[in-house]
Amino acid sequence: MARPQNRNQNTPAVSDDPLAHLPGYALRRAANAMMAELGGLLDSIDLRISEASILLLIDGRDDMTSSAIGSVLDIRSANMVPLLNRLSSAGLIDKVRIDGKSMAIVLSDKGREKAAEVRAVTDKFESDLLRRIPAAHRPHLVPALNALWR
Amino acid sequence: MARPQNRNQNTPAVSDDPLAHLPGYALRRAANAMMAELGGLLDSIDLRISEASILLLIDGRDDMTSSAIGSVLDIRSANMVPLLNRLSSAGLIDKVRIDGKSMAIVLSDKGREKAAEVRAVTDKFESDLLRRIPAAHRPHLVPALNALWR
DNA sequence: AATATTTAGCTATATGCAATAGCAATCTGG
DNA sequence: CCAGATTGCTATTGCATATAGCTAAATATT
Repeated sequence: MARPQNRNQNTPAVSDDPLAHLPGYALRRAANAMMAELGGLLDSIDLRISEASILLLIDGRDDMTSSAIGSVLDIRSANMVPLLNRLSSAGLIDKVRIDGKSMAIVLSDKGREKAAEVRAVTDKFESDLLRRIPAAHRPHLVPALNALWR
Repeated sequence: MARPQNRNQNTPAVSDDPLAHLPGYALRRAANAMMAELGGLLDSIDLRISEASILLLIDGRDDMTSSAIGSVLDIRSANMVPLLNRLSSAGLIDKVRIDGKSMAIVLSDKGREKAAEVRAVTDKFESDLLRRIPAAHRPHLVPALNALWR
C-alpha cells in the first residue's frame, strides 16, 4: 500500500510528480531542461549560452559598450569581464576605444561568422522548442513569459 | 545619433531588447527572475529552492529514499548528499533505515512545521506569479511548460 | 552456493553563472 | 573646477549542477 497502481512499469515515476502543477516549479524544470539542451547544441560551436546571446545582441551594431550589453542582458559588469575576455581571446570581438574610459564591443569578421552559426543553432533550437508545445498553447508562451520579467 | 528616440527616460533599454521574442531567451529570463524572487522569499525561512521542493515532496510520505527523491526531482545522487545533510543537520528530516543499504527520508516534527511554512511561501509566490500574467495567457503557461520536459 | 551485476549512497572535484565589495581612471553637470 | 556619476576592472563567494570513482549491500545468474 501507499503506492498507487502502475508501478511495475519502467515509467520512472514522472507522471506522479506532485509538484508539476506549480507554475514556478514547471518554469524551473522547463528552463533547466531547455538550457541544458541549448548548451549542448552550442557546445558544438564552442560557445556558452551567455556568450552566444552577446554575439546575437551586438551583431550589426557598433555602439554597444560593455555596460550597455550588461544592462540589456542583465549581466553585472563584474561578470561581463571574463565573458568578454573569452570572446576576445577567441578572436570573435574587438574592443574599439570610444573615449578615455569607454570601449565599443564589436564583432570581428570571425565573430560575424560565429554569429551566423549561432543564429543557425538557435533557429533550430527555438523551432524545436515551439514544436513540442501543443499548438493551442504555443502562441501564449512568449507573452506569458515576458510578462514575468519585462 | 545611432540612438533611437526614448532615451531621456530612465527606462533601462529594456523595451528594445532584440532577443525578447525568442522563446528560449524569454524562458531563461523569466525563470531567472522568478527563481531569484522565490529564493528571496525562502531566505526568510532559511531554505533554498531545492531544499524546499524536497520538503514539499516528502511531506506525508514515509517511503521516499534519497534516490527516489532524486529521480522525481531530477537531482543526481552526488548532489542529494549535501542537500540532505543540510536538511538533516537543521533537524528537518530523519533517515530511517529500510534495509542494509536504503534509508527512507522522512520529515521530523520540525520538518513538518517547516513544510507548512514552505507551503505558505510558495502559495503566495505562485499566485503572485500567475497574477502578473495577462488572463488570456494564464491557463496556457503550465501546460506549455510541462510539454517541454515531462 | 559462488559469482557477477545492479543499486544506494557517498567523496572529491569541476563548471557555469551570478552576487558582493571595493578600486582606479575618466567623464560631466552645476 | 570639482563633486559625483560612470566605466571597467579584481577578488572572492555562493548556488546548482556535473563527472568520476568508491564501498557496501542487494539481486540475478549459473
